[in-house]
Amino acid sequence: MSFLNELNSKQQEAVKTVEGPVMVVAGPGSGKTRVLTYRIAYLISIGVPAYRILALTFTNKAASEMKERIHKLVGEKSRQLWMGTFHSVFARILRVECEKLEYQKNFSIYDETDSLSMIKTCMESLSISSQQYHPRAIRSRISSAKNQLISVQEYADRSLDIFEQKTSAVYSDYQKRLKQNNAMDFDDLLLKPLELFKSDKKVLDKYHEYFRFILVDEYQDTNRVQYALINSLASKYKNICVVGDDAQSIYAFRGADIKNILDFRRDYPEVTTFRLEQNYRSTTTILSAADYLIKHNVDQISKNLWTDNPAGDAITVLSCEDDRDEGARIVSQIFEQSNKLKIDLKDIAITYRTNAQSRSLEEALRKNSIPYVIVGGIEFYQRKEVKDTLAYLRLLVNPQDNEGFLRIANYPTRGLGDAALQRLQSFAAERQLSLLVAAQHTVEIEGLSKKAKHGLLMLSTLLRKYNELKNEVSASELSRSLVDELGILRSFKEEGTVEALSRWENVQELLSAISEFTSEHENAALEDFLQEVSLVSAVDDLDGNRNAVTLMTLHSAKGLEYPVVFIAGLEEGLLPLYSTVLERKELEEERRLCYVGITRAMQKLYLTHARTRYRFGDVSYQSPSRFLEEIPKECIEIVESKIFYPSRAYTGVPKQVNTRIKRSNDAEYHTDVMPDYDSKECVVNGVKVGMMVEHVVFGRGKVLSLAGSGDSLKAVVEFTLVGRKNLLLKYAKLNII
DNA sequence: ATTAGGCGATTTTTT
DNA sequence: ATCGCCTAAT
Repeated sequence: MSFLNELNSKQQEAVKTVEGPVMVVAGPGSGKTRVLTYRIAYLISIGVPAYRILALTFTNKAASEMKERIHKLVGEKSRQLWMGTFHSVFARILRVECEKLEYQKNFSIYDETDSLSMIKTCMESLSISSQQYHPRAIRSRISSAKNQLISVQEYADRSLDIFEQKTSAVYSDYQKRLKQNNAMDFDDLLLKPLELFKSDKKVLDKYHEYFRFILVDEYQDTNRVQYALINSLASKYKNICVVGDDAQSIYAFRGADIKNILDFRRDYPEVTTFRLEQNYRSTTTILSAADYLIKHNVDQISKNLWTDNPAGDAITVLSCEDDRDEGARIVSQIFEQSNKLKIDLKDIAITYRTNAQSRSLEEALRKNSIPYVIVGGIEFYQRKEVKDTLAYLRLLVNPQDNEGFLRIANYPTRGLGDAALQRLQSFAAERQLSLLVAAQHTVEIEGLSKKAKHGLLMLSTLLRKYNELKNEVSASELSRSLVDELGILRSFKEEGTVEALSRWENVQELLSAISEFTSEHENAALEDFLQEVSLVSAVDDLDGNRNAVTLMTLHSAKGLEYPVVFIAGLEEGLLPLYSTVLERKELEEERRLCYVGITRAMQKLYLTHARTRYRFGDVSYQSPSRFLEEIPKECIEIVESKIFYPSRAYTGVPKQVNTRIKRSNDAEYHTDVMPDYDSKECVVNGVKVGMMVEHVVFGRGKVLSLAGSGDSLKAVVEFTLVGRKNLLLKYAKLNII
């Protein structure tokens, strides 16, 4: 077991303590993944069969990387490991056991969109106005109830106000319909196995023997259901190892519960706890900034993080005028990093709080021809054309999938509108039929128009045909011929627009993904593919080999590291994000999110904030985040920006003058001027009536009117402090704010 | 009754 | 970018 020498003594202990419950509290960059990896390799090398080990990770990517590393350490034996995300592992188990739950093994998995659309269906059938009650709000209540193990009955009993009563009714109908559709949502993938383990001791016992050793990564982000699940699996042999960092818990909004860490100690009093506090990732400067920041949280397990790494560069704070300036200056820093410091683009990540922020950053990168990859955002499998195509396949695999049926019934259009589908649904409901089967009885349905009847007939013939074809040809042939017959690709081609072209590409890509899947997995059925795709996350297909800058949300960045990291938009309201009221707990989660971002950086960290930014279609004034104040001044260097550029419509790169101010006692100034700077031009053209501007001498004011043109363009400005002034724009330096 | 097309609102984070 | 809601055309 020579590989153990690659670990420090604490890590070694954590690896070698294989019996009994173990908790590893590990700071960022302390080799948490390493410990998990080596622990599994160690177990295998002392003779534990790989199939007796269950390792749960947060993303599929983390799982496959870990698997690869274990394979390098112990070879082929690692193949049979049970490793993956909670959802994918238990979906796999459910495929085997679901008949005990009165589900069929071709069940569909509903993602959030599918689930929301079913909530709407439920609300409609219960005559609950979706104007009055937001389907999303109801969905989120139901999901959080499920994650807290509150049953339909319990929820009904304890619902107090009218909203909860409505939710309760929807909850009940929703669960009923899921079952009818032979479908499960994400929550069910965990809840159902738990139900099964509770009700069927035999099954539980089988899995007790299966999973003699259980390991859980990112334990701080598990919710109650996940807790209960691993608890029930580990209850017999108690060989359970959880690894996590309370300071990196960022999923409370999804039901993750830090209490799980505390309860772990209560449920396993004999637990051995290891603390990994040495950081191997970041410079001293970055680590201490992170540490100071997180110490502002009340809720935390105190840790003493330290590192042998050098101090490194100061953290650079870019104070920007607006979001475009922010993008432009991030780009210029990327140039500096990649040209002067020879950093690869793939070693640079730009992170942000909300997906919406990526737009202005992408623009800046594109304008400067910097290649980038974006994690998440509008995900491939969320695209309408992809979901529609998948819905057909889903329906072929699971004929009871009414949600899938409704999705494709009129795609492409067959003259089946709301009314016709309503008729079909009530016909089906009366006879307890699935929509697909009901559609075979077209002629018996009353009140359908000729057009609708025709359309329904076409649809059911088509589905019947492919249902038979399914058993004869491979999954990839089937989908190709289906797409072909539907004319999906053809119609996009004909449309000829840029959007249609991208849709065309997406459907093509989906088809290749299916082909690839079938060639990689022998005898792969369509349902295997569908299960796989419904559980992939954005981070999973992050390809680290392409030489491109990575853009992603702070949430997606968890578990990753990059030599150079930017965190954009450190502004009040954005990071921390204000949702409604910012309670202490919510604020602390935002702070942890910022902490996660900071600790992704190995060598160089940039924090940016803008004074104004486009938000919800309007310009909003932003003040710097409190988190910037919470980082010690010694760690940071602030680079102010003085930019002059005319208007949002201006498409060039903003011209700028940077003034570097070292934030210390002996301030050190140096300016660097960007080339071909032409302030007059910019200022004159940009000013418009109604704008707020700033004058070097007169301060802030509002533009009341403009007169003249070219060099003699004059403006009347009402200044807050000195009143009305008439200015010749050629000479007056006005900053637009 | 159905569809296409336009307009406005909406986006916190995600397995 | 997508969805819901509206209107006009068929």
